[in-house]
Amino acid sequence: MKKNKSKAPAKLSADSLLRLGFPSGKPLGTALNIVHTYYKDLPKNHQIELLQDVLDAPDQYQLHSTLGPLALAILAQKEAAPIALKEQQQDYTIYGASGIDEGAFRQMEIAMRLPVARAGALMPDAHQGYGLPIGGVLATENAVIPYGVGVDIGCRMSMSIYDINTGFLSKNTEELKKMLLDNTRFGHTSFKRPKGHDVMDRPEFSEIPIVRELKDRAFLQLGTSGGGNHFVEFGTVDIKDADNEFNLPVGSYLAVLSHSGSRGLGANIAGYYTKVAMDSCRLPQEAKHLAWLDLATEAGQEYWLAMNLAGDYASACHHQIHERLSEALGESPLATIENHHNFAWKEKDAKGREYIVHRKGATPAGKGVLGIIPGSMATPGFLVRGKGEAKALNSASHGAGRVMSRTQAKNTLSKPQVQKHLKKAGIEVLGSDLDEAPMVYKDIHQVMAAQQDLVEVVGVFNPKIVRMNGDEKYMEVD
DNA sequence: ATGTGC
Repeated sequence: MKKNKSKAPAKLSADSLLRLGFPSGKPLGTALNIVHTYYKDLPKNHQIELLQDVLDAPDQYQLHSTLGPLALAILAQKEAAPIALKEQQQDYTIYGASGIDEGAFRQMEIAMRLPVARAGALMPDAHQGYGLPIGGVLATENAVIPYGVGVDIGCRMSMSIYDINTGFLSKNTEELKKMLLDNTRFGHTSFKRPKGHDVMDRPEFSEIPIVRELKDRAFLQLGTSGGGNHFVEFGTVDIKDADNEFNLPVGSYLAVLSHSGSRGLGANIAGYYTKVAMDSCRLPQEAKHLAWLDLATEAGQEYWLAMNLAGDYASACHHQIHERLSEALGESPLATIENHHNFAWKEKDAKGREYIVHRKGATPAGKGVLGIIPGSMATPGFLVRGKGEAKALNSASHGAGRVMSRTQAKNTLSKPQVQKHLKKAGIEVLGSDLDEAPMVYKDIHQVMAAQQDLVEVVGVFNPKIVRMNGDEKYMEVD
């Protein structure tokens, strides 16, 4: 007999319905009630189909014996006048349009019809997200959109450049692999004894109720990397620009590159304030995930503080990752570069007007601002300097962008195929899975070509030993 | 992205 830890079969959850686009509030509660009362023995996917049918045509279910109340709740919410989107969409600038999917354009067009929207841009790695597309930049006035920032608040890149010859990498591969295994933590694992950090003393951890509840786990997750597309890797960086900010001679250096965010802390802050926003800012169905918080309200100010805390926490995690590796290498870095790409900033335009600039998967690229744009585990990443292009709202892409969904990757790629590819490219990979294989990403060179007006290249990073979430042997090449 | 799930 099949063993199952939980006694009852998994119930259909509110969250899975929200993910399907089910309206929050009364319709959601009614739907769950009905399913758990009348349809609890149906398979989950049938339950979902049933609810989806009502959602698609509520008027046809008004008199239905069991689904009627749901139909009425949906219709009532539709009539409860939401904040209207503007008829006329504001213009926004697109970089690398040929590589961007239709869903991202659709989402951006909706965002540009929000009454609080003032300007926007789509970066060349853009793809469909939740609310605002990934690779979307949106400037609003006095309003912050939790899903315009994204779930992984303050997610960022960090690079340390060392005075170590690149030959060290190939000579000490096994030692460096062990160094990554010992000094980084992915997925649900964390350090037995987390290193303390000043960020844990911040008053927000005691003053904001939701944040207070998240403090203990945040401490346990300090210095960890999470899952998905997060990584820590050793590689080489070729400094191309002789006139660089670090006074580094042109040449190749060993470097550590990390990508991760604010872990459970940011994810829970994002989830909580999105709900608050959706309750207070009712928008039409197609825009509801773009619900905003007025910065003049208590909730808006609270989110702003919590978001900034999550950003600083993500930064602290990167610092600890790099500290541990520096210690293991026995070297202090010659230079460090860091930038976040899921965040909202208060910025001024040329006329001095202040806006809230949301970058959801977009790198700040104001004039002279340094940033890191990674490719994939087997392709170059770029150390860049912003050109301050106003039409791009001082932004650039945050990576290559996906061409293949995670599901599609798992269905179409094979492990031997990816391993062969990695072996040929000379990349060692610990952990990871098919959904992060190099071929799920757009060609980073095309993406960089599409944003020549936004950034200039200071250095090129080539990954060599990569660690991601997952069974550490999974993608390891013999 | 996230110990995802009123």
